[in-house]
Amino acid sequence: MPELPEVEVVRRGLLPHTIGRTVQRVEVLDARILRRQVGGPDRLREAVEGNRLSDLVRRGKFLWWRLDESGSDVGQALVTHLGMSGQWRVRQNSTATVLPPADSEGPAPDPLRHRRVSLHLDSGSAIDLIDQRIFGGLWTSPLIEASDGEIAGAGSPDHLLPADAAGIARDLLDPAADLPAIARSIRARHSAIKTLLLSQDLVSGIGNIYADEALWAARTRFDTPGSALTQRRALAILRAAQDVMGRALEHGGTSFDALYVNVDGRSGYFARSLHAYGRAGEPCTRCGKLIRRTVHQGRSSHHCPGCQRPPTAVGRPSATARSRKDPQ
DNA sequence: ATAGGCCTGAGT
DNA sequence: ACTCAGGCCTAT
Repeated sequence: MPELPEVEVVRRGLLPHTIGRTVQRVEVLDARILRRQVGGPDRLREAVEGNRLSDLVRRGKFLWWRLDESGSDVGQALVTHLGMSGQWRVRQNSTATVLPPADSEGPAPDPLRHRRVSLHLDSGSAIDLIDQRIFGGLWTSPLIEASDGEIAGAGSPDHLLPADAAGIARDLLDPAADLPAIARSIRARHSAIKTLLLSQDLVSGIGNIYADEALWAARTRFDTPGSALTQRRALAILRAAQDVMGRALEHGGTSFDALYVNVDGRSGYFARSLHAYGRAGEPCTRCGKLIRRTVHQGRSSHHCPGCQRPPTAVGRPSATARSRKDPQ
């Protein structure tokens, strides 16, 4: 699943192939990928075809190109999100047809069979948005000013960002992120810390995998209420998330192919470096107790019962504790 | 604050 | 045939 580090790898991969290029044609293979496009495929084509891509910016898991539009007063962004299974691929020669191998062996999976939309560039290359589950998307959004007046995100020349990304908080690799302020906003809420780490309006870029990893690293259990955290501990969790995503980004280079922007989250870094996510039943690398999988808010959650302490009974009691007498 | 919907392929 | 994977948006 592409989270902040994987999306940043995609941004860096797309950068040299797209910046300064003009989009000659938008090829829509499955209009569902344009779900968030106001006006549908026609409006997207109208807004994009013939215009130049000037910058590629990321905030959290949102990516957008700035569109250089001649004769338009309102700046537009071409926004994309990878959802769960989205990949952007670069095809160096878009006129070359990719044929499935004519093997007598079983049918090799055609990587392009989930191609949903392609941008054909004046370089002769095309970039393909491939997305099996179509949780991702591509759409245009008007540029507005960032409320804090800081640089909008990674790769941004200024403080302008798409209206659709205005509600997205800064991520932990953003120099303008104010960690103590984020920690305070976490402590002001009673929800479980994992829920808060996944709340894009508090801090962006963290998904299920890095939330579990950050909480493991900070020895904190997923169901600890934000309000039960000290400022010091909340900050430690944020630093842990920052650290694990920073290291993942460094390792992201290994699974990156120069020709293809490859977002295969389950190969490379993940298999070797995860301590909690996907390791249910395996020994904790820190204390040896078996990693436990539970379901939290409809998502799988992984923690070590040995070294990730359960919430201590301070502040507001849990709902279950409130509804019964404590047997102690 | 929380639940449902969007999606499809792999696994049981 | 059913379950699971889950980011983000909308509705309750």
